[in-house]
Amino acid sequence: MDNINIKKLAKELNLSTSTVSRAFRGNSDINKETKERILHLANELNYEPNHYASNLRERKSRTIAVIVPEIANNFFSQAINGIERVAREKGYHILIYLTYDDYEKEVSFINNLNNGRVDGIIMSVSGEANDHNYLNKLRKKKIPLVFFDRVYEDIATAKVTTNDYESSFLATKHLIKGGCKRIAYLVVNKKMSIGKMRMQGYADALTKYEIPYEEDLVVDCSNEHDANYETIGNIIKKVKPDGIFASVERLAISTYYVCQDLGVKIPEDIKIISFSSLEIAPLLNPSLSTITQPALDMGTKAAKLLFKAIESGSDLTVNNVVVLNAEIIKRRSTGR
Amino acid sequence: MDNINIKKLAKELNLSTSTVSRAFRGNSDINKETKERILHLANELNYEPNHYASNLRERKSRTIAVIVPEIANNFFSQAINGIERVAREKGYHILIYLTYDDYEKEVSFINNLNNGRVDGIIMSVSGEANDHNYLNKLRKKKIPLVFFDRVYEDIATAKVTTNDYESSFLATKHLIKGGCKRIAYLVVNKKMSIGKMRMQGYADALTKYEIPYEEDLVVDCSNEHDANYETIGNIIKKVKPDGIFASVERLAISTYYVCQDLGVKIPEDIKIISFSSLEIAPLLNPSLSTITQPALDMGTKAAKLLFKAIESGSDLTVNNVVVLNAEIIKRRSTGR
DNA sequence: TTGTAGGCGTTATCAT
DNA sequence: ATGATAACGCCTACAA
Repeated sequence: MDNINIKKLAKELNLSTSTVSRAFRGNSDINKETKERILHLANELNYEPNHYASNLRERKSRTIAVIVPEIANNFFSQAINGIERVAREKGYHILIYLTYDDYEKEVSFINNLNNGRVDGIIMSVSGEANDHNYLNKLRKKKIPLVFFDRVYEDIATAKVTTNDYESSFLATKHLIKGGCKRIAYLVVNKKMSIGKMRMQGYADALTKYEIPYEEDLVVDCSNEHDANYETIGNIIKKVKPDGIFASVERLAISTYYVCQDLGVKIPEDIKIISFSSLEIAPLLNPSLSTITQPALDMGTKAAKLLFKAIESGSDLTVNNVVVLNAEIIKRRSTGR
Repeated sequence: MDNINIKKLAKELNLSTSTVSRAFRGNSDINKETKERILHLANELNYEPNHYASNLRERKSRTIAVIVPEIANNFFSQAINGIERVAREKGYHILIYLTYDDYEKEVSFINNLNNGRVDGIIMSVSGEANDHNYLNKLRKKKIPLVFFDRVYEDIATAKVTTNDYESSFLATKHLIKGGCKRIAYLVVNKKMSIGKMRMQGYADALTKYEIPYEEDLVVDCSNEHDANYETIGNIIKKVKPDGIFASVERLAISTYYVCQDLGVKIPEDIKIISFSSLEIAPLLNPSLSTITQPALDMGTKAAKLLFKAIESGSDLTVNNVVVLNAEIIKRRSTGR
């Protein structure tokens, strides 16, 4: 009696496996008493249907995959939280994959997922990619895909984003209105569509308010604090901006450390605003002005879109771009 | 050619399914050329072995479950990061489950996982539990279990924790040495073993330095900021502690907000130290003194223990308690 | 080195 | 209402 299964259960009860199986499915015809007898013994013997056998038989996994660049990150962990709530409600399981912004990893995850392992995928893309053909394979296998926040423009599928262009424009405008004349734009990956959108908002705001765009003020950073610390330190020392727009939370953090160590005063010497999902932005020294995306909602929304597709078996290829609003919250770091 | 499988691949190549199967397994005897032919066509047809079929056949899932109270939390997201690294290296998939500290959810997840869905489980317990018998079922099914950070003492299995008692003692001592005479201890759940351990360290430090233990200074909080804000506000206004020891990060955060709004000065009026995995503790106003657990290492260590058990098929029941050291980092919030 | 065949645990179809 | 049976896709003795 090591591994209990439907057969042993059936034998124990002098029933057929079909009848036992029926006891665990919602709809089927089955006598109430038999059903209770079965469930009772099952509980006693600690029997649970084997998911892999069911999945194989039903060609359905009741599992989704969530692919994100990283998890130790306020934005993504909040988004996953949102996804989880919806998935749990639907009785789905969640597989997590982290790309660390590595294109190869992303490709390999996707390829690995295209054979029935999951019923759908929610992804925030790594962004280093050029060839996105591996994603088209999913379509052939009818596995729905939803992008959130970081998307590939050239792939037609559901997308949940925020109004990156507009909020960047407004954030830049806010700095300008605060008196900034030389605003640095910090970005992790210029080539990423999200980086581009945000940068365009920045650039257009400069134009609109007749501030010259300076190549030197657009700073390509990385994901590592130490390198960023140095890069940003150099910019502040040499290029001397009076405002900083961080397109990503971690760059604002590095900037804070740099300013702290250099004795540069925020907001007196330099003003800072950043895309950020940091819940304690008000507690920083000084409190940080943020463009805050509705991370949890984005996760929820992405999950809902995915399940709509899963449940209807329909395609996600068109008219499925949801754009939520990010909120600009002005605090001390921009002089408020 | 809708769904490609091993049979179709075999037919296409004029081979048997076994030969094709062999091409995908590492060890088996197979002609190099045949193997290449197979892999080539597989790639072309975008074939990936069906995991559920393999799992069913092999009775192995190459998947682990990670059960944590929440994910939008610095400690847990860093720990998961550590787990992920090890798991990925081993080629394992990761299922995520969030309990939100709900015992029922925990029981239901575990029961659901006890039939082959995963090869092992890493969990930080919800803590509301009394009856832990559902966990013993896992042992019967030979599914290894590793606890980390929050554990059930009465379950004999591998555990990865930090020196909670000692660090709490030292943190309390630090407050005392800083001149605090009335130190409040903020806890989310007194009954949790981790809460108990930390509280014992606090209590023993008081005793050692001959400071009376006051019932009123031990404050039971919740997981909701609004409620905590009120609770802590009342304590500060009415009981007037001169030091606060937060056993959990979120309670320190709430305390900061309270102090900010009440105009209570940290560290002049009240000193604060907290268990916390906040990477930007140095940037808070004032910078927060922390007891920092090696979250990532804990995740890594827990995963390594789990895989040791999975790979060896051995039991985890004894002598598997790993205690890592938390670090006490003194900052402005405790006066310096 | 390759092929044959049976079974992993379920469930759906068809009978009874 | 219940039972017999085949099939989901794969892997592994065993045979050739």
